Amino acid sequence: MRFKPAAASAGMNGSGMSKSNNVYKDAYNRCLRLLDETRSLPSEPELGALLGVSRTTVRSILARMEETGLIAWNKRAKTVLRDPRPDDFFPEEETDTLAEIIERSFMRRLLAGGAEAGMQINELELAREIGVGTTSVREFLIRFSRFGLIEKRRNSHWVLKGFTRAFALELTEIREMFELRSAAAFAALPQDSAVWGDLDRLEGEHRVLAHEIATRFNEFSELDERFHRLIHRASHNRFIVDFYDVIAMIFHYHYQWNKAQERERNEVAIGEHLTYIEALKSRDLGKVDSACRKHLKSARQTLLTSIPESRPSQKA
Amino acid sequence: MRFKPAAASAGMNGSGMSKSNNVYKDAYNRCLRLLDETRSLPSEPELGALLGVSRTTVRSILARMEETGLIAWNKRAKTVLRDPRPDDFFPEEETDTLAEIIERSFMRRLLAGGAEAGMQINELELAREIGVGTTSVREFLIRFSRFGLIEKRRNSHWVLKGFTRAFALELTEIREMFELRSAAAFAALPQDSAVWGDLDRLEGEHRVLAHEIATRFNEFSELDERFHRLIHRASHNRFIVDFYDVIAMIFHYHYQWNKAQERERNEVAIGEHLTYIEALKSRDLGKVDSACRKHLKSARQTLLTSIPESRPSQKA
DNA sequence: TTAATGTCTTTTATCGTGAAAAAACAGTTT
DNA sequence: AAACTGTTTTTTCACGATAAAAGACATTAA
Repeated sequence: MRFKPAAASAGMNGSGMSKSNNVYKDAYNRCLRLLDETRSLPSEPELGALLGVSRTTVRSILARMEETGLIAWNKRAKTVLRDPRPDDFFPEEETDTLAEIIERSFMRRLLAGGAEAGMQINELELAREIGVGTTSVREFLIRFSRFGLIEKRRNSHWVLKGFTRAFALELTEIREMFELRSAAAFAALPQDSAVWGDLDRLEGEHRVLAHEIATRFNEFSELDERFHRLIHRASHNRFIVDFYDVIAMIFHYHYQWNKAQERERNEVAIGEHLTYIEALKSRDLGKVDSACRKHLKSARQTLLTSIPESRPSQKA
Repeated sequence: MRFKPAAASAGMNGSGMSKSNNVYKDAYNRCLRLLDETRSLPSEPELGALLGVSRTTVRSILARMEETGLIAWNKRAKTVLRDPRPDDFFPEEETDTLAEIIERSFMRRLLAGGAEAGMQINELELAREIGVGTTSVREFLIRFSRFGLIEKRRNSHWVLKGFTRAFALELTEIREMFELRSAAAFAALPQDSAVWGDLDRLEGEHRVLAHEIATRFNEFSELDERFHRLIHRASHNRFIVDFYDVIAMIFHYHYQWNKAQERERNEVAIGEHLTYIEALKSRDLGKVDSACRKHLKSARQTLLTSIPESRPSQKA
């Protein structure tokens, strides 16, 4: 009845650590990559905007870069002294958000089998095993609950609803409703809207990928997400746009999970996308509808075949 | 730019209180009401199931009832000694969940005007003013974010998106999509499904309320919610069912906010519901569709007229 | 006098802690 | 034995505290 039957995992923080400095480390790594391109760095506010962090963090980065001899820093003058070496970078795993760590850990368990619908999810146990505080786990579960895979019992534990066939069907039902509507809205957008340029660019990327599909087929999932998000955005409805987070999340793990015929599946999908894009550009609602329907149908099929049929679920 | 420009409110807990015992107090009050009906109480597990709390809480309740001379308690024998007096009850405000307290406080501010779209929401400030810890506020904001009224900036503050006309339109767009589909699913349910009985009972309640509308018009909102939830449940789709939480939440506060022509509006709505119910019972999809559309249209209208038109919102 | 840097303050993110409540276990009564 | 009561252990909920990160303010350079 427990979510986790055995096994162990290790969080690496020993004593009362309050907050990891992953924002700093991640921004530092990204800043290193910037170093390759220029001989001197811009002003602190500019750098902050570029990296998406505050000036406080920028200054920590600059301070360390000075220490390690990467730059000479005197007020406005930030001269690059040498190219960054591999060991200048912080290790990848130290740049992750706690939320990302928890999500990965949680999903690994959920997909690793033995996670039956109806199981209890224990906050404390999860926290201990991932090696984080209970608060972070609680917050993760609350955020995660909108994906419809878990549910809270009033002042008690969480219950796993399971990544079942029913779930996939409910998800795709909404997806199809939303995307059909968004696609129609997209086709009705005025000619001078910026989306047509975006669409052209995406079409180009699709064509390139189609050409090099043999070696780059695994790059499709990222392109897929960008394409569908562009379409959903045309709905101008926050609930539709936000719902794509659910789909993206499921497909993200689904892609990692189900590698069978990945190349073939992606090749087919690219073809469907191109037809879909042509339909949108034609602004013919009938064509859009049928191209969209066709693609969504095969996407649903792909998702469904990757879900092992479990015994009949007993619903409350 | 701040969410709260002035004013002050008082949380009443002084020192480091860990967790209020509102579960106990609320269950205790409900148990008092039970006392009126019987001469002796059932077993502890049974009582727990009845009140929806654990045996631990049941025993605390029984212990206090014994102390205050309400019952004589010896193992299985729990004899009622006297009727509960008004001062036996815990005060209403002590039975609320922290989440409820925070939500009320937050919504009061949001609707009290001066809450412009784009304002920052400060966790610490909110927590201080409501008189609760920051964790509870954070968790509330995360849960609340699914209503689409606030949005988080990555490791920074929350931003208020505002209860605007655009919000209402986006909300009702989804609502109409979902309810139309649910209503069709409802009408297609087999004759022996339990929902038809539920529908008959709701129809009865509608007729009674229609008759006594002059005095009981304010009881409509609760009936409205039960009716629409019954329909949405027919979709058998968790995302559709869960979305009704968003609608219910908005309408809950909307009813409190907009009292203009409440009686008339509710009277009209009851009429529309009755037509809608007839349509469902006829199982004629055309009729269902048009009755549903008509009702949703007027519901949208009601919501829209209650939102003051603000200056054109500047979107990012 | 604008836009940067240097400094100080506030807020967010996360933890450990402790009381409330649930759940598990053990012992009784029917 | 089945279902209850008594007792103990676990888990959830909520808080204050603290480091990281953001933000505000003061100062200085172009």
